[in-house]
Amino acid sequence: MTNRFDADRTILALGALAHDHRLALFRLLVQAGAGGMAAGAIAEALDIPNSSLSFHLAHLTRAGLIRQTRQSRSLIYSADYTAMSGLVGYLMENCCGGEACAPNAVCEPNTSLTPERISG
Amino acid sequence: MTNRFDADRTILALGALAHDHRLALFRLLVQAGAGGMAAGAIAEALDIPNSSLSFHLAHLTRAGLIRQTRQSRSLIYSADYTAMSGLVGYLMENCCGGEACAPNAVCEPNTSLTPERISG
DNA sequence: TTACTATTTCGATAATTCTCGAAACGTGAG
DNA sequence: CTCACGTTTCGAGAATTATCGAAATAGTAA
Repeated sequence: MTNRFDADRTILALGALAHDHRLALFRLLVQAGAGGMAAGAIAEALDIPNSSLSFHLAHLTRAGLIRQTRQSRSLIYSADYTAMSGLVGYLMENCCGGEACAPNAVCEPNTSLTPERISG
Repeated sequence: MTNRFDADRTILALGALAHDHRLALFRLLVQAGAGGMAAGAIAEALDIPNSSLSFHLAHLTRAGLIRQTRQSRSLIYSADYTAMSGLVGYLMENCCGGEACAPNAVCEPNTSLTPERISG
């Protein structure tokens, strides 16, 4: 998934966030920081059946808002801050007819543990 | 419609924008500026049947993203920039676990013709 | 291999959303 | 009042999305 946001990608991302379970899920992962959370832990935290949660995780992943990594038997999901920033950036950009009306939205996790991003 | 964004209002707004006709419609109204556009002109510009357009206009209005005023026989729709700003603000606010990570999103129309807002 | 665990996929149902022609409504002109 | 115009509402069908138990899959440990 690239970092570029066009209209289609924006619609996908907006649609992914426009659902109470998924908005809560995304916010939970944002709070969880770069370490992410295992699917099971998310299901427990949000009190959603595993199969339903899996559906929503796939939806957010398809939209490029979260990422999946494996850690032993667990699948760890974490928020993609760059995507969040890109979405907000697209909305802002188009909000004011193509002219930026506020500084670029920069959204970094406030956790210091960001192995991939620090090294990259 | 107030200017406060909570989770429900955010989901409503995200859902309203997460559709190609409605995103195009909202962007068109943003470009149109404070003067807005008549429903018929919008239908023609976007090539959408009147009845379909009316459905989407109602959807965006319900979400508080656009406003309606009457001008003779025509109904004029215009973008609510404050709502757009509020939506982005809510997303940003929660983006970094409750701590603002970028200046508040302020989004004002770049048209100078804003009678209601200037006087208010 | 066998057992165990974490998660996803399947499948069927329920609910919601989208579309658009036809009819109704509100407004203004003659 | 009567007519024309711009827009909305109605209604019905098509398409999409949400839900969740049960079964299947992938990974790990013994």
